[in-house]
Amino acid sequence: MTAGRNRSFDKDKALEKAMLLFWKNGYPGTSLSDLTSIMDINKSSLYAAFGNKEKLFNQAIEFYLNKHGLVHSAELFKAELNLKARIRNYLLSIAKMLTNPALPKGCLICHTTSEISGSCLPENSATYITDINQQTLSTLTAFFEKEQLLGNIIQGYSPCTIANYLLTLQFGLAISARNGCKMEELEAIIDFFVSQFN
Amino acid sequence: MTAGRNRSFDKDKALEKAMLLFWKNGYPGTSLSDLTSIMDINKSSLYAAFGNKEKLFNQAIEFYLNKHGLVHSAELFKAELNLKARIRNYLLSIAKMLTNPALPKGCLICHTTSEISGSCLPENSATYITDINQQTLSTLTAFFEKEQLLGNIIQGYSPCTIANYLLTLQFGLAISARNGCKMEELEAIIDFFVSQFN
DNA sequence: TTATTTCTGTACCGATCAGTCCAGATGTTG
DNA sequence: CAACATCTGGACTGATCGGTACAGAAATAA
Repeated sequence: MTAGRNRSFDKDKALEKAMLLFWKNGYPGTSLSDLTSIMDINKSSLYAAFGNKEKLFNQAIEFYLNKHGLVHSAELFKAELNLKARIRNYLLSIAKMLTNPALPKGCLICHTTSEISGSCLPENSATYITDINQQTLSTLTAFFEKEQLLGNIIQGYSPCTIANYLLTLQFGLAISARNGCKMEELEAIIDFFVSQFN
Repeated sequence: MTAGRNRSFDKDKALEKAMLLFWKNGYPGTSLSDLTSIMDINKSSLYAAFGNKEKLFNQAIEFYLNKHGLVHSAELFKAELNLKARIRNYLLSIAKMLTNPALPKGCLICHTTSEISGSCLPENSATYITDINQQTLSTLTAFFEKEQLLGNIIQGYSPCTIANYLLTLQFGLAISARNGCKMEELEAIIDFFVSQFN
């Protein structure tokens, strides 16, 4: 190990705090002093550990993805359930997160996507978010292609369209949660949605 | 008429410029100097004419509602078309606006809804937006109640749930547009959505 | 024309913005 | 222990934040 004083705070814990604040307030709505006070470190430590605001934000998104974003898709691949049940569980898993009282309402990715077109988001972060959404879309498209081969999908709609539809619904659920929708209401929406599937 | 110098700019034109900037960048992402430069007036005139940033924002939302928000629902009440066609036209009207190349991508109401939970939006504006969304929901719920009485709706789902679903989809379409979705893609999504209706 | 009223441009306010710098504290390694 | 590497707190930067004050320009009413 190299010599030198050790960091006196838990970098991962601090990053999580930052992520939660970005989640709540968005990029332009979160200031460095907001960050340092909630992370309970000072500015120098923040810059030494994370670079700058933009880099911290990107790391926060990555943290979010790993902790709250990627888990849900496992529901899509539980082979013992039929397609409708898997999609339902997938969306319920997302909805539960969106309305979890221990977390900010909604979804960091969706919130940041909403900030994309503006000039207030670093270009770097905007392309990062765009890539993530594209990745999600690819995963869902591949998923529905496979399901279509298995004969599980209503004919007449391309896997790509259905994937787009599902992602759009996810965005919508996130905003509705932000708007105050309760879990039971989201659940009713999801039930209506999945009634289209077999 | 009272004495005194007349305002040398068109208040409505200036308000529209401000609205477009808020639409693009959101409330915390839009600064007063951004506003004065795009509205082409100076700070004193802005404060004299609109009050302050918060009041200007609320007026911008009202302007948006009147110019881009309220038109679409007319499509729901064109008695000569069946339910499916009316919902389809309603959503297509919205989607066309969301992707209009002459306007910012997405929807100002949706973008602001996404900013609600944070601490960066004036409380005043947050409740205003919440009220607008609630109003939309009431309108849609009443609409589906009437349609259900006419026997046009699939049994088993309450008008309130369907209204919630439709509003959620609108939010989703707005974010997808923000994410770069083209009109044709939104149209495909809408077609899949309305296939649930008669 | 004169008096009055309102608008406009500029300078200014304290606060906060993101970010830097550095002296000194606090560890680690040998 | 000594030497060293890294971290920490606070002072500091110039720029910008939302908002105000005020002098003078300009348009109206009489």
